[in-house]
Amino acid sequence: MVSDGIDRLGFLIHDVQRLMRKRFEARASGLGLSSAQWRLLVRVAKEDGVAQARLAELLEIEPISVSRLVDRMEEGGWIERRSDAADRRVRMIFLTPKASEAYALIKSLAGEVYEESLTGVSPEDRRVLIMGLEAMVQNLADDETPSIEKMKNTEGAAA
Amino acid sequence: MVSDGIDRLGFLIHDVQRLMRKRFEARASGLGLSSAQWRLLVRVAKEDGVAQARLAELLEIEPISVSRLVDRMEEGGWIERRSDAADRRVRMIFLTPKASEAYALIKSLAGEVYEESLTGVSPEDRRVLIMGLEAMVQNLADDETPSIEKMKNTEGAAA
DNA sequence: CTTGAATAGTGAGCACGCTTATTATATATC
DNA sequence: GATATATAATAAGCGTGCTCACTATTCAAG
Repeated sequence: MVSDGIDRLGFLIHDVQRLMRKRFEARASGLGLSSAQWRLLVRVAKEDGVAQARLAELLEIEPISVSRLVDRMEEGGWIERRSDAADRRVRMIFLTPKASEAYALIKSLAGEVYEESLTGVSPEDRRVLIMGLEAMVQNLADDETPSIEKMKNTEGAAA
Repeated sequence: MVSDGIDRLGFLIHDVQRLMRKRFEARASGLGLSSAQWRLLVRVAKEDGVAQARLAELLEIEPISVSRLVDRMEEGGWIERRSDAADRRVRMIFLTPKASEAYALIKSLAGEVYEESLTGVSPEDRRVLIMGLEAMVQNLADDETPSIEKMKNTEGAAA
């Protein structure tokens, strides 16, 4: 029996995620950014001019969700849509100066929340924790529906 | 520098939570239950006849969210609202036979997903992982807004 | 050039969380 | 008993995710 707390793993992960998001949002509420929005902002900061479809891949959410998110962020003056001359279907996303300024603050706020959440956890245990979480992402990312399509798809998926 | 992956902690937790939920939902889709719904169902299974306000405490979501969730679950025939004779404000929540039958299945599905997510992680590392997550919940649950109200509230909060 | 498949983005409508406000009932105080 | 406060549940409306369906554009084949 290894069921120390494994049977509560889902609840634990769920709680941690919810509490971290809540705390970050409380901290960043002055900025007027939600966690979904700063998550997108961080990606754009690292790849300015990125297309929405690529953002959907990076954030691992559906393109339509990116559309909505970008709508609100454009309204909020955080990002800007520009058409791609080379492919008129594409809308490239750029940060506004306002967002660029906020980026550094966001990173430091996130760092604060991470540190606070790990208070009292030793460096060694932190390492194990992080590696465990990374293993979980790997395990869960393996597509469990063994469709015939999988063989065709050899690019981009595991980025 | 201990910033091995700590700066990605939020993304990691977010990803794990999303992927676990996704996988469970794929597995349990035959039942017609969402993860929010089975989470509530599990609580009711452990405390049949529970009031909605108590469910909100247990699930750590707002009472209004419980209302909506219970609406849909009642429509789906999973739970039943009954009035409390002793306090006519209260709506007590009971599982239907259909839900009681589903409960065992849900637990085993959850166990499967947990095991799959932890494939390749040693028992010792699992223990550290779980304890680390529990520490994070503790750290994050400490109300960071030091309002004057806190002193008045000495009951129930840490249940 | 035309037809057809693939890709980028969006609209409609739903689930589930939230804040804020309202109704009904219970309880405490005068 | 009357009044004020607290509690249980809900209503209204929003943010963020989803599926399904659609348009516009590109690209591949003929």
